[in-house]
Amino acid sequence: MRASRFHLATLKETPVDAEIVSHQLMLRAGMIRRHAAGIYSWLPLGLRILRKVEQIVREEMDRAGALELLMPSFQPAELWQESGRWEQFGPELLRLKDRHERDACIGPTHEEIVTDIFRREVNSYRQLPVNFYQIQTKFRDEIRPRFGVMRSREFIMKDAYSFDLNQDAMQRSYDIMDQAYVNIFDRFGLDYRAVSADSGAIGGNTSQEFHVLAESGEDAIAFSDQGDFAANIETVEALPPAAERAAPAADMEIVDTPGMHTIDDLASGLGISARQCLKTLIAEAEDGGLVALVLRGDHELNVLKAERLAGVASPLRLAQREQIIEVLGNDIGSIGPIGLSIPVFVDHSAARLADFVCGANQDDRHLVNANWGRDCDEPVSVDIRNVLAGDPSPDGKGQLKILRGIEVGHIFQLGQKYSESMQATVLDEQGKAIVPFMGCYGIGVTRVVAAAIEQNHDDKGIIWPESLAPFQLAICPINYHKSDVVKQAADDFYQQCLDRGLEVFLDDRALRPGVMFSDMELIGVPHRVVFSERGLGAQQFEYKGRRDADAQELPLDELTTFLEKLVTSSCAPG
RNA sequence: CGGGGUGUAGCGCAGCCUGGUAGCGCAACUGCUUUGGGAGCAGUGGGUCGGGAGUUCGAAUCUCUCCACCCCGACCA
Repeated sequence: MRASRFHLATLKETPVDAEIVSHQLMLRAGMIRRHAAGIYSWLPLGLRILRKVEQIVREEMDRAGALELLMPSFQPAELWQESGRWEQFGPELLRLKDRHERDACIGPTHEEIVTDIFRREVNSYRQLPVNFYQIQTKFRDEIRPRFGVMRSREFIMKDAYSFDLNQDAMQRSYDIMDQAYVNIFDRFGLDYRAVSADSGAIGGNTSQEFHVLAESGEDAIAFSDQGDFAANIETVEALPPAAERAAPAADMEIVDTPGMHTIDDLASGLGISARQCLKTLIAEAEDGGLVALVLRGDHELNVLKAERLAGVASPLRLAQREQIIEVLGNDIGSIGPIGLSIPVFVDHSAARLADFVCGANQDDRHLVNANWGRDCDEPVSVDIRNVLAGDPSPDGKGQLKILRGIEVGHIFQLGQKYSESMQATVLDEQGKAIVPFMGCYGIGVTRVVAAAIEQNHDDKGIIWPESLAPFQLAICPINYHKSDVVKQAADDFYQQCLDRGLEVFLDDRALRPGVMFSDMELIGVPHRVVFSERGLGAQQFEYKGRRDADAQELPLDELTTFLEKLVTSSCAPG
């Protein structure tokens, strides 16, 4: 590609409403442009990368035996009514009516459509297993789209759906997809982790997420420093502390704590550690009343765990301040478990504390040297906190480490949820109708692009992994329009690259070198060759890798060897 | 949806308080010079000041209203 014929739309200034690096760089590099909240066009440069991601996904899905098809975005309401999701799905499902006033939606996912296809097309156990997939546009009317294409309303997803005769066979299909995902993410050249996960609203049991590791990731993932354990932090069990609770050592006292409403206030005000304080959160109960959730001061509530407790409203809602004052008689900031008249659940770690500090259930007062058993009943000890780095791994092997990740893939076992509600069946060997077991496997294709940037960039711009780069090589001739030798050398080499099938970008714009260099660095081209009169005069060309600190001068007669090495390395799988 | 904020040229902003000729930088276009890290000079084009209503002789500026977008919270690839 010649720069003069490519729409290179780089920006010098960083758009002000782009919050995260990937969004800023995608706009600056001219990959995407926004039309409305969470709605983007992919410009030619961005599309090249998107296609790279799609192609890797497609090749590995095909290799795993999945069959590509294409399903509609516009979906009739009938199918969603059959599965029950027309009612269940919230406003995230974009509903609309056509000119005949028929209800429909723009598909946020395709379980209904694929199940409809399956029940029409597949009748016999002989046709199983089967796995249909597509790479297609989804629409989810997110409450708050943000971070560019990381959380957009319209996005491209690869979604695959497997159908099997029984649970074991479903497990086999799932394992095949698991391996396919490993292959895909390996080929992307990104640092990622597969972690076990909550199966969320779609339902089913076993579920795994694939996270691209990045500081800016919205999810925390915990993994063992010794074993294989890795999971989304929201699912990780916090083991009770090994040590028994110490015996009470001092008498309980009430102290005045004016203005100390947070654990930090309290710890610094009393000169103690947050670990010695109790944090008491008040949530709504299932019956409309309140429940108390008690944690150690330095711990964080895990919402998923809390809403699974008997009596706690699910989804979890923290109580309104007015209701707390009405029921408990005092304000948030001085609540404690001792003397509370509502059900109290205490996290294991908090339940092991002795001589702790907690709210006195009187405004601006706290209790010190309080003790379970002596000053109130023995606690109901449960696991309701997020694990922390250094906690023991639930599999007993080593300690947990915590990293941040961007969820780009998710594989589920759905079981018979959709096949049953939509009455999809196949006949088995006995001629009996069997409800098949389904699996569902997603990759956020557009999100992969953003995640790759989030993980691979520097202050100059994007650093694409070889497998995702829009161009492998940039040729920057200096004085292309003035110097015949430079033009000759650049054109010849460009043609050689094309002949060898390399994706090459020739910057034939009449620009000063600094502008060319910064553009090529911004858009993240992995390799750069410079031709100049000075260099050519010395029988040299210049090479610089995107990650290299300095360029190197190489003899001109090695140019062909250099090209061959580049072709080999960039065409190698992975 | 709740809370906070912003809408002025393609992008980034000033002007608004205190009503009176719509401005700056970058980008774009033309010409000349320059050519190894985002050049210089000269010139040019580009605006329903988010929309509507109101107050006023007069509104980017004051009032009301609607809309859009951004940021913080509950959802997800």
